Amino acid sequence: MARATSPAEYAILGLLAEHDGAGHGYDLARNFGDDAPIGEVLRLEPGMLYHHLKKMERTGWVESTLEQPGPRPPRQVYRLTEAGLHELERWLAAPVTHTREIRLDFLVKLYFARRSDPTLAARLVRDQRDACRTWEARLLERMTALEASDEPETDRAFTRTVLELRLAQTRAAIDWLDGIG
Amino acid sequence: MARATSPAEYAILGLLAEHDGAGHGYDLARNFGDDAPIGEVLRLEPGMLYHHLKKMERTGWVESTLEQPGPRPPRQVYRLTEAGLHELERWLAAPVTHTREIRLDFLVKLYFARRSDPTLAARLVRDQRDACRTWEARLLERMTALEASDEPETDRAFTRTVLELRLAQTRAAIDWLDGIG
DNA sequence: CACCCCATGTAATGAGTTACATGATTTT
DNA sequence: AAAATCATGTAACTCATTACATGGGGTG
Repeated sequence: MARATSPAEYAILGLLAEHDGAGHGYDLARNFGDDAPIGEVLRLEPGMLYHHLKKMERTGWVESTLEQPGPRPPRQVYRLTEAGLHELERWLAAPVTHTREIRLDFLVKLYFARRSDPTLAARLVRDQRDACRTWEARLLERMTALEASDEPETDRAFTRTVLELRLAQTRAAIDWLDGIG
Repeated sequence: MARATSPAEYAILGLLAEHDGAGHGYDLARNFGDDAPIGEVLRLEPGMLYHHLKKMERTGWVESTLEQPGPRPPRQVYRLTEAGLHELERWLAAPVTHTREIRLDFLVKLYFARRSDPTLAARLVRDQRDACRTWEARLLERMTALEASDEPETDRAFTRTVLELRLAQTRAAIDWLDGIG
């Protein structure tokens, strides 16, 4: 089972799902602009958008047909396949696995989860908060282990500072998640 | 004046500066391993390390000579140039310009600043905290503007959530910076 | 004699950015 | 008549990741 590396592809799948599973590049592109809500979190230039569409067609998550609607330029209309919908749903339900992914991946998940199903969104937020709590506990363990280690104090001071930053960021995420749940 | 895009190159420059401006690849590589303090923040595979060294030689920040110390394999020894030292000092004194750079770039700066000059480190922390305060103020402005905008409430709710996350992360950074100053 | 340490890389792959190419139609 | 909108891409470039290639010397 293939997985996309970039949240951009899932955002495209999510947008297609909202439009009865179909859409074309130019239309999708508007959602990644300056004043669109997704654009606030994830920018996507046209070049990359078309690249992702072609890539996902090779993967089998979308299919395309050429349409010629009257006098306008022809469009390549993309449709979500069953595999694509399945992959989207799997991704939507799974919390992110790294703190740094909260700022981008998690926000995109949250955007689509809220629009498609408030229950799903609530579960996602809860699961993500639990994951963050686990990270917090691990950081605390590492902090204790660090104080007992025999590293030179200069090195230890730096590692302590690093762990403190990560703890602060993780706790900020937990508080934020508690607030939006 | 060229600038490196990646903190890895500055970390290499910083390591060279600590060793009287000279060192070879294999030796530098140990600092990016699992148990080294920099390795906690920044991983660098040998391939990338040698790549950066060659790139910085083209840029003029380091120079290299081949050394054959007895029976061992020959080493390519790199030396910091004046331009390289200058660039390192410029980078070390400048706070980062994006929140996401705190987790990596800023920590690397802090590591070398603390080791080379506590006064410099203190100034760096203070400047970075001031920058974060500015970001915080801008986020608050955007939050106010958002509530006065005519966007549909669904979109507005999402953007609000995004801004709240960024505020929380920025404030966590400010508190952390206040704690280590 | 096997294995790890020293020491330096290349090759393949793929991801992302920016800018440009193309050309029709609708609005100002 | 000019400019914006519709619509789809390619090309050139940089950046990073992973795995592999090479080979001598010391250690268990």
